[in-house]
Amino acid sequence: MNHWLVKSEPFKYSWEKFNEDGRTFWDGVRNYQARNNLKTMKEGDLVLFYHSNEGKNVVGIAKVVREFYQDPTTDDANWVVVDLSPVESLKNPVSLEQIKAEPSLTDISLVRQGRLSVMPLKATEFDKILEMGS
DNA sequence: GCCAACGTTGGC
DNA sequence: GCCAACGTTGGC
Repeated sequence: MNHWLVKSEPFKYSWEKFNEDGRTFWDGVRNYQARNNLKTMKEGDLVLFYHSNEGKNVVGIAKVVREFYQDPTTDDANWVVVDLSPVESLKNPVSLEQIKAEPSLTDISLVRQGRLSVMPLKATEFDKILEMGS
């Protein structure tokens, strides 16, 4: 199983809204690297949900409930979405600051490649963030 | 609101 | 196919 982290700006699509919805398709990815990551996601993969801009913290865990398919918001065949459902909220959201301060997490894309909106995480990195958030 | 980082576009 | 110009993202 793979682990991922996705970003969303809270005013656009927040963790709270995601929980109200119970399920969503992850649209709006317009970057090839992020798109390739979406295509690699498998059903059941776990995904950390990060609030960018406002909050700047990892707020919860989601899982992939449907693998990639054509983005319904565009006719452009380049772009795909996956379906995600919330699993649980972190007791204590983990801030970007905490992540940067944690030596074992300084290599993750969230820190190294700030603009990427869908990125893979190693199982150890995923577990570390969960540990920091519990 | 500024600006750095970086991906994309388009002229040559 | 290179690279300058441009646009976007996201931290601060």
